[in-house]
Amino acid sequence: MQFRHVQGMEDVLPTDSGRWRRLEAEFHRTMQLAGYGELRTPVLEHTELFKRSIGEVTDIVEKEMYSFQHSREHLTLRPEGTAGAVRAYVQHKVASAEPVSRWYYLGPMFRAERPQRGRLRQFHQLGAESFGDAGPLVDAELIDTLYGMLSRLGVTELDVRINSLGSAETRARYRAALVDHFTPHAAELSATSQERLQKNPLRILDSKAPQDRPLIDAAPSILELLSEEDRAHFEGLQAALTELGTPYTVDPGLVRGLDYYTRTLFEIRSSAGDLGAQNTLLGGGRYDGMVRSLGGPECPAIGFAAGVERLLLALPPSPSPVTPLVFFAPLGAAAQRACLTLARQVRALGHVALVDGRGGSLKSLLRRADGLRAPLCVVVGESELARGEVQLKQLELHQQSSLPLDTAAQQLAALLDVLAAGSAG
RNA sequence: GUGGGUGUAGCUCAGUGGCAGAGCGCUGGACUGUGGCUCCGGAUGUCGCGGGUUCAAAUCCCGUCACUCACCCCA
Repeated sequence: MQFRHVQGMEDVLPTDSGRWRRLEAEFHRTMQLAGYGELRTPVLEHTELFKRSIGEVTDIVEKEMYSFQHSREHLTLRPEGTAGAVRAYVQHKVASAEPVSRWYYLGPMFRAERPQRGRLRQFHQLGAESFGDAGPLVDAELIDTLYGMLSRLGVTELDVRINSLGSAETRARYRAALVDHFTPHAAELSATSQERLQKNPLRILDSKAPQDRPLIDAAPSILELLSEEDRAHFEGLQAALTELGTPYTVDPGLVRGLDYYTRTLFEIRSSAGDLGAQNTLLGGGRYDGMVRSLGGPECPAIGFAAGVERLLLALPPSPSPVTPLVFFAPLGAAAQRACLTLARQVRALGHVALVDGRGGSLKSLLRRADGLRAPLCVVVGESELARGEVQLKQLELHQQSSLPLDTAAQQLAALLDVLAAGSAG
């Protein structure tokens, strides 16, 4: 019996995890500089939390959640990060401890969808939430921060889309307007759009069916129905983005499948790299009503989430950096033991050291050193031990010299310091 | 859930009825302890699985499973 990973849940082997770490490091740094602190929440939450926050009639809740019952508890593997963040914010009464909270997170999420390029069942998101600030400046700042991060990562062909859904009341008015617009022509719509007309008319705007296009183009725009306050907020956002010089497009057709969004909605897409049909790198928006609806105080909030696997697809290929290391090639049992000690000393000085204890001819040991692209190789045999030295080979330079056994570790570390400084610069 | 594509060595793939293959990778050797190149050798296969047709099946037929891409939806 051969085991495979569960469908849609993939391993990240050490040959690939370097890319992950670089991406994560850039994200940590970006958010820390913007004043966000890292939040870690459990992967498992009560099922009810997601039903309440994401919405009962969304695709995620209706058919994509990994839910199960354990004794009395109904539990679900988190399909996204915002619900858990808001739950933690409310549970720990953070609102009464500080006026504004800026949190970021990263980790695995789970949705039982059919996997395809850029979409897995266990996938990874990095995201952030900002609580307590209702103004459009924080919206603009977040979008600009993310745009900057993507640029620094080398993702090209970025396309920033923004829209405003207005307040809850505005949304209700808009929904009614859409029903009025589409109902007389319901027969001309695609089957799924006809279904959405009943369940969630906003999402007809998302339809890609060509036959729906003319009716969608003729549909009223949410922007026409915005209240005075909604409009001021949206204009404030645009003014700030313009001031920052962050390119954006207002896209009145931008809607989301999650119920909780209000006012600002945004998405950043890219067609760069190996990105397939799933080209939305990140999406987010304001959810001013959610803290309240999960039992907390009235509290405005905005957040975003990005798909790590998609970001990695969009990233330009980069050569994996070679870490300077010393490879110990001992000949014989006594030399092998001596190398263990030397390697430990080198590591204590902060450098990577590998001891090959597999034996074999010196030729094969050197081949292994080459295979690892080790700049330094230390050969130790009986004659070296007898003289109290080791033989150092600088493989790239084709040079060799002898080092006294008792100071070898320091000298090796010093050489590796130089190499590390060289490769970093 | 629906539709398309693909399953042959660790990887990328060739092989359309007649002995299971190539390149890369791995590994051993070419002066008893000196590397990358070169040369010679070696290991790794239920040809996804099950059935059928045939003297003969990786190849044709039926079924099945897996992977993958796309729709839907989303990050």
